[in-house]
Amino acid sequence: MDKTLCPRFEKAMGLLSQRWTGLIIYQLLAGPQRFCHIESAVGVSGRVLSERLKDLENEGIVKREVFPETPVRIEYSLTEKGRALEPVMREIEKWSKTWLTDNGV
Amino acid sequence: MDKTLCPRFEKAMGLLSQRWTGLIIYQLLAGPQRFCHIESAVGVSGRVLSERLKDLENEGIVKREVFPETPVRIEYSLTEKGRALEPVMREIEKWSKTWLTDNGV
DNA sequence: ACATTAACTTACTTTATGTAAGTTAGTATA
DNA sequence: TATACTAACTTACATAAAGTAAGTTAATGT
Repeated sequence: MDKTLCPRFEKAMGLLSQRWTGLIIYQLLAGPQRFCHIESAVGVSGRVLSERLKDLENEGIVKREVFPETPVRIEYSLTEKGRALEPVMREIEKWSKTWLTDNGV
Repeated sequence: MDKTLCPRFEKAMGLLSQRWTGLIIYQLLAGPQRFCHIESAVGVSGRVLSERLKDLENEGIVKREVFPETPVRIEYSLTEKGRALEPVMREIEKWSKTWLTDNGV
């Protein structure tokens, strides 16, 4: 192995290329949301969503806020670092609109 | 489940969020390259690289060219559709430079 | 005839993800 | 008092994806 890639780029790509992570961040661009809402909107299983949100919190990309109501309400939102990924998402959006078709293909 | 995501965006993210795919495309932005060069530059195993290149060829993102020399030379390069992903990669690069540190963290 | 080289494949192990049931905490209802 | 309800997780177990290393192929060169 003689890697030539920038380690920061590699790290960034490593984050985004975990399954579901990109869609979760994209979904959170719409604003703070609860666990079960993200789960159904994105179509990810609770097991993996739980794991991903923890990772993203550790990376400082997502913030978790607890509201002690009944039943407890917990909201996830993007930090500044997380919102900074919006241009990435917009470019993916642009590419997909230009190069992918809407039907099953 | 009541998904709210654009199916084309989902498809695009599905492609990019396969492990290694993003790094392979990024690596190919530097120009046409052979199998074993990509393998060592990116650090992906031959088994998975083979699989990914096939997928990307099927998606019309990567082109495979055979040069009947000895031993045979095969070069992989990005198609127009593939090169159109450059802005995505540049935004990820920007984000990683702004928000990630160079050391192990 | 044997060695060499790139580009794969195959067989097998380890890790990640999907699925579905179970847990926790704080009320509300019978 | 006992049971129910709800969101947010966890756990246990099954399936799918990725890592590792050895093997295959085809066209020379020694």
